[in-house]
Amino acid sequence: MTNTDATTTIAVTISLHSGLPAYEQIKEQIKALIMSGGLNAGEMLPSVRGFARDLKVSNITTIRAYSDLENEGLVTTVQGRGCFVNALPGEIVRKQYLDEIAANLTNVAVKGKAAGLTLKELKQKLEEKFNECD
Amino acid sequence: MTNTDATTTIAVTISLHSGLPAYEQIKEQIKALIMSGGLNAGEMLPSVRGFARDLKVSNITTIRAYSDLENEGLVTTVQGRGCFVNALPGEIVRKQYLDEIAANLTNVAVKGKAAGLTLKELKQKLEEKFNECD
DNA sequence: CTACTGTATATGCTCATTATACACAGCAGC
DNA sequence: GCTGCTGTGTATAATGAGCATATACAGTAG
Repeated sequence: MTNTDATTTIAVTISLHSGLPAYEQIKEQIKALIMSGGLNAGEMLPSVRGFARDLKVSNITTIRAYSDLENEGLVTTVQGRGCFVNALPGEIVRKQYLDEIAANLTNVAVKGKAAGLTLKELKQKLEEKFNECD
Repeated sequence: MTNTDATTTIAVTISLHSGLPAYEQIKEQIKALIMSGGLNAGEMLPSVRGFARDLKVSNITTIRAYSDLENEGLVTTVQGRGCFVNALPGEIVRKQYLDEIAANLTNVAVKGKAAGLTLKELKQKLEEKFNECD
């Protein structure tokens, strides 16, 4: 028995012209899949070739994404076999999310104040967004 | 009497290695000055040359910043005279801030949910940030 | 051997940034 | 009014980093 006894089918969509580099979009969506449980520890990611073909980008772009994810400690790639999700990837992503949330909220506080918004109004806007997203 | 009967002294600091392009940092800080009242309608911005010398960047970098600000409707530059703040620049910047806040809060909501945070916890974090910044 | 996996090299494109030379505005002095 | 100096913004060509590509190379497993 190998590491993968189930076919990993993941849905990723990248939109060029979105400002963000393609490899960043791929990384973001893989992280989201990890957090949502759509991608679990030990599972194999799509092959760099097949994934690149599906997304209509070059191999290098998917390689870049996987390479970054490996540097962040989320996956491990081994030549000839594939790229596999590490144990407890959710912990790492969660920490990244918390940092990002803190940075966003700082910006919201600073610019909200500059725009003359009250804390109550900001909280209200946050609640709306929170209820909007499924 | 000309457009400028007072010397405009503005404090701007750019940090290279911050990830953001120098011209973006200049734009951001000028907008912040407009919102804080440190830069009022009719006032003249520093000359592209002097500003570039002070910030230790090239003229082109300040030109790029001023050019962007002009495209956003915040300033008007006239050859041989200088770059001047338009009327009601605060309205435009405020709208930009509101859009940015909305985008940030959407991201906070999505990633906060994914990280298992409750609305209450997010509001609490927002309140902390709000009270921290002067 | 064959068919799958990841990897390395050389290339082009875009964008941020630079140095240098150019063009217009305004004021001083003849 | 003209001349010239010094302030202002402007245009051109060149450099460097980062994103993306195609193509050829290398390991794994049946």
